[in-house]
Amino acid sequence: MSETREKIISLADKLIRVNGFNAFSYKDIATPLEMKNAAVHYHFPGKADLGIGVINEDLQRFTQQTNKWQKLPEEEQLKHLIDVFRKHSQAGNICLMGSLAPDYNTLAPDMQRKVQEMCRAILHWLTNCLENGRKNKRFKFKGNAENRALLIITNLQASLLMSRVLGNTIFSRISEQLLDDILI
Amino acid sequence: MSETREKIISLADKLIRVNGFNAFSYKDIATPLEMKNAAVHYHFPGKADLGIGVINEDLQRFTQQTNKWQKLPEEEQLKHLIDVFRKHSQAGNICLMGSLAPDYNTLAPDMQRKVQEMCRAILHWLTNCLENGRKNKRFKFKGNAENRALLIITNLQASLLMSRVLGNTIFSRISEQLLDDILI
DNA sequence: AAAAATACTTACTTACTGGTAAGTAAGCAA
DNA sequence: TTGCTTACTTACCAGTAAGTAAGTATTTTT
Repeated sequence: MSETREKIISLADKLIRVNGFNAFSYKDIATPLEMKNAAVHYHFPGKADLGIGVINEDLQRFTQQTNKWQKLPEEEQLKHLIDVFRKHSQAGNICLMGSLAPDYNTLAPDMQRKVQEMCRAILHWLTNCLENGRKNKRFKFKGNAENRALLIITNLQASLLMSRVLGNTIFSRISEQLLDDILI
Repeated sequence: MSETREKIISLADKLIRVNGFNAFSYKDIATPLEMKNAAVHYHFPGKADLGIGVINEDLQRFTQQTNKWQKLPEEEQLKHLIDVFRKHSQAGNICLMGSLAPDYNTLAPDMQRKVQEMCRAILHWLTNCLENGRKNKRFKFKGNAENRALLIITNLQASLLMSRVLGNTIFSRISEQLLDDILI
């Protein structure tokens, strides 16, 4: 992939997390990268193409990371996931889901599908992690793993939102209580 | 308060929850209410004034509702709170916090303060509800009530976001598991 | 009856949005 | 060396954003 393309995606990713998808413009990409508006359109004809590019990159990174953790005990895997969110919290970012879901109704259909795909991928991984962790006596929780994954992922997503408003002590309080609930 | 003002606030509230604060314009308010752009500016000079108006109304409604529940057993109070979110989920809305927090960085400082105020009010009420509920042997949970309130409120907020993307069976799964965790 | 406040409309400005058409310099391939 | 592609720039488009100044009709107050 071209270097310019990567720079655009990386900046767009940041802008989506900091200001939201509908709150940045092609100018916000072009000016800092010292190119013209139209150059961004050359790489990503429509804004949805750019959005999809960002999600694809994120999804790929997620897959790479979870693959790296594959052989670790499940509680370590979960802690790694929480660390990804913690880093975003410290950078003042929110997660892609937390940023794109509120704007969901304003997104182009193919970008909506990508958001769905990302959402399902994370949920699927966490469900497996919880299921295996319980089997291996590393986690304890009530109910089925999929529902538990929903609870945890919503905690993490919204903790970034709340951190932005009330300061990022919120994040550590939520993530610690969350681990305390589930670890044996 | 003037009738027009109320209509504007009510429509703005809906638009914030459906499309987000930065995704609606004065035209989206004026046209359905059969008035001109400038008439909305007459009642709310800047967009932040409108946003603050919406939050104030919401905050007032929240206080009225929780006052009405005051004498109920705590598990009933919590169920009522969840019902408020459920109704929004069914209407395809997200909550004000879920909508405004992603856009937080783009909001005017006085509107940011209002968002904070709303956030604290809800958190404060839920913390008290949980604390009393545990004292009265109606709830059981680990850790302090404030952290538990954070977990529950983030579950509810983000469940509306996830419902929008994956369909609103998500909401009931989350709210049921949540109650099952905490009820004795 | 005059003055003033209320609730608008008309008509506009400034600034920016995503997007496009046409042109170009540099590199590569036959 | 000709033809084609890549990666842009220049110059522009129509549309929309928030916001405002000035005027008007209606009601309320003095």
